[in-house]
Amino acid sequence: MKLAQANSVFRALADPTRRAIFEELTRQGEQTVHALTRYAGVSQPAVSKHLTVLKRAKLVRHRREGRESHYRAQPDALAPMVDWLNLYGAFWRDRFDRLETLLERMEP
Amino acid sequence: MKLAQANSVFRALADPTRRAIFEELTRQGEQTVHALTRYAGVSQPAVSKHLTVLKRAKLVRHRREGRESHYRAQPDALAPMVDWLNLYGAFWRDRFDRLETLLERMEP
DNA sequence: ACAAACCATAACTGAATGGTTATGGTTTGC
DNA sequence: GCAAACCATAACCATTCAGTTATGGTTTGT
Repeated sequence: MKLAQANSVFRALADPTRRAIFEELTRQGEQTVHALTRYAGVSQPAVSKHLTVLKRAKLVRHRREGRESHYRAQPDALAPMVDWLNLYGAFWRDRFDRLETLLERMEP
Repeated sequence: MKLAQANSVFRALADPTRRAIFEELTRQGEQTVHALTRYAGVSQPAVSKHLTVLKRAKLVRHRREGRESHYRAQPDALAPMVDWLNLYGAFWRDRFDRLETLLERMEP
């Protein structure tokens, strides 16, 4: 049970800007660095560095296409965090109930 | 949907020592600072500061008893992280399968 | 061909952070 | 009563980190 993997994932998602980038990639799908920069509210180099951190944690993959590189989320890499939560945190049944109420709250 | 709550939880669990303390409290139940210090492998003030961070994230509660204070884990506080995972990460069904295989792997 | 667009890296800066030792305040044991 | 145990806070230090500007390398558009 790879603990080192978990560490990089926890660290990568500790930063709110990085979480926002990951969320955006999850919602909107593949994005260029340029598009992410407009979204993130920080400079382009900052976005590039965040993407590097996310890539080390395997949370994103990138695909080069000409002068632009497209990034996409890789939710599978969240597995270590989910495993950790299953072990030390909450049980899936509680979480399922919680998800239901959460979705209810989101409905207009 | 309190985002600030999620932020403190993510931040608190980003540090491996803090995760280890939380894991120990989850497994062994309530512990004194002294006991946690022997376990954590860092100095007693370091443990106290980690516990403060965990307490701000509501991940632990402490109970004063004479000269010693006992800390215990509060797994409910993981809810924002679980919510986030449900939204941006994985679906609970996948996670349930994963939990099954995880538990199988842990059986001797 | 050349200018502009896209991206990554380098170099730097200030702030946050995880650790230490030192200290002081209660509480317990003898 | 007093020394020792338990804990938190203070003061300090080294390192990490998130952000910036500057720069250079490809690639695209005209």
